[in-house]
Amino acid sequence: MASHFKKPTHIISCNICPVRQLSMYKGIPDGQLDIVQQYRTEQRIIPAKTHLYHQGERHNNTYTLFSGWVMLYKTLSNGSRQVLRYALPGDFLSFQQNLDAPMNHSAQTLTDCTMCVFPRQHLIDMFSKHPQLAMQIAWITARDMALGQEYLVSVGRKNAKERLAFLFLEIYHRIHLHLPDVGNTIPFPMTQEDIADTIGLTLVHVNRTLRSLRQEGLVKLAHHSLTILNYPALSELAGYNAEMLTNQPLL
Amino acid sequence: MASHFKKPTHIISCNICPVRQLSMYKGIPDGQLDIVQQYRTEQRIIPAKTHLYHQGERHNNTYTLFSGWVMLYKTLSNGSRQVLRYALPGDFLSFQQNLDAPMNHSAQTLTDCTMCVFPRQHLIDMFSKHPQLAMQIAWITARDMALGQEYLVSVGRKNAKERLAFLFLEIYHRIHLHLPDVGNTIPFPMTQEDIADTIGLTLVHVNRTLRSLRQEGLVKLAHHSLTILNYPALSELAGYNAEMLTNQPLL
DNA sequence: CGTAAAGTTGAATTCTTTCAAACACGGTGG
DNA sequence: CCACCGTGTTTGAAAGAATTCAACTTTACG
Repeated sequence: MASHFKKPTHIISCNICPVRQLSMYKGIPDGQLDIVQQYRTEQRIIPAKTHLYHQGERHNNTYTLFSGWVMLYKTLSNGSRQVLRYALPGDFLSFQQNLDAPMNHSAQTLTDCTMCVFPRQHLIDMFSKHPQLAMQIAWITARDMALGQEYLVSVGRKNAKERLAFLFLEIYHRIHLHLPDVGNTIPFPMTQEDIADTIGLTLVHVNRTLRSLRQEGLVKLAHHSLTILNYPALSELAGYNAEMLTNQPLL
Repeated sequence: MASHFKKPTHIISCNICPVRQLSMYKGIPDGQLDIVQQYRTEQRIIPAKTHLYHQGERHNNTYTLFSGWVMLYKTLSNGSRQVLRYALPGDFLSFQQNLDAPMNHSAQTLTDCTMCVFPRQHLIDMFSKHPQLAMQIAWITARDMALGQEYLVSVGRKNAKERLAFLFLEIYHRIHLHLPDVGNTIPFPMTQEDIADTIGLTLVHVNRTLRSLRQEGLVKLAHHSLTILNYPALSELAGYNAEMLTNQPLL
């Protein structure tokens, strides 16, 4: 269970952890942030390849990711897997319709992660005492839903190259929201099998499609590091519009 | 632009329109319901095959569907279409992360519909004055997201027969939440092309797959009416668990 | 009754998967 | 330090699933 990610470049660092930078709290007045801090129980460091929770299990915590990558996925009855999304720093995890029901998906860290843990009960208290925070959750959920819909479009109506291009750009843009200065090379901790389970293809076909994108000079993906070599061409391929997921609105 | 649905059996009726039965308001104390009623502007009847809004347009209204079917979909740059979900009575439409941004999808009625219209501005006023309603929106959004994730799993990791079985059961179950007594035959206003754009296949392949399910005696679909003939077999095929989308939780 | 939309079918093609086998790389232990 | 092992990547060949193209039939509706 050792980490595959010792090198710091593979971890999106957020050591300072200014709560204000996390999307969940963007736009919240300072007074309310203090409120949130009161309910926070602990900040936890979790090694790579660790499950936070499993589909079908009841789970009492809610998380805000400070640093690292988390993969959210569902398992089918036939054993196959579908990745729902990758959580990046600032993302809020494990909120679902019925907080007491078993989790409808699993969450596994891809890299070492630091996360802030909120017990569900605290979350519920917090919402009842400070209902304005509920609107924030509604927005976060709406944003996550919009992202999921983009994935659905991709898997439902695009071919292999287009899906791969879309995934790359989607991740690329989300990383740039947090680290505007990373440039064209970003960490990319997923395996080709993870990618396959994200875009609805097989591992083998992802590999071949990747080769094709590489040969055309669009991207370079090796050693868990992705370089965007021809952004315009990739963007054209993916049918991707960057404004898809900007940030929080104002009430 | 005439309605394809004159026959009442094709419309899920909800003539009484008891606001309390709609999922958005389930579990809300009576006092709060009166609040909601204050902000409601009008109840509107909209004919079949009409767009409520188009992707890319700014739109100032929010809707609660009282009766009828609405199809929500996205259009790709290459002209193809991906259906995101079908809205049924009680569903809440056109809420998105940034209420002022252009709509990220389109909505078109499949049947004649009655809907309650809330201007966005009223919605915002309502949330700031009665923030407990925001939590309700968060739950609705989380539920819609969970449904979208099931679609993603279906399109990403199931074959044609499984996807079709899933779609049928998903609709079947949601209809039964509103009309527990409809039995095994339900209205099904979508064309085969709509179905294809929902489950990520072509019209032709949907037709062949449908024939195969029919020949195996699992379903009958004709004249926009769907009959589930072998529920256990379909359920097994779809890998479907009925609890997926039950109703609202309690705070 | 005529027309447009929706449904049906066959044949050929393309895309994707499956199966199988190598290869590369990092980490571990001798 | 090197051999070994497991995980992840790469490639080929054959099979399978889904699409495309094209034509035809049926249904809905004015």
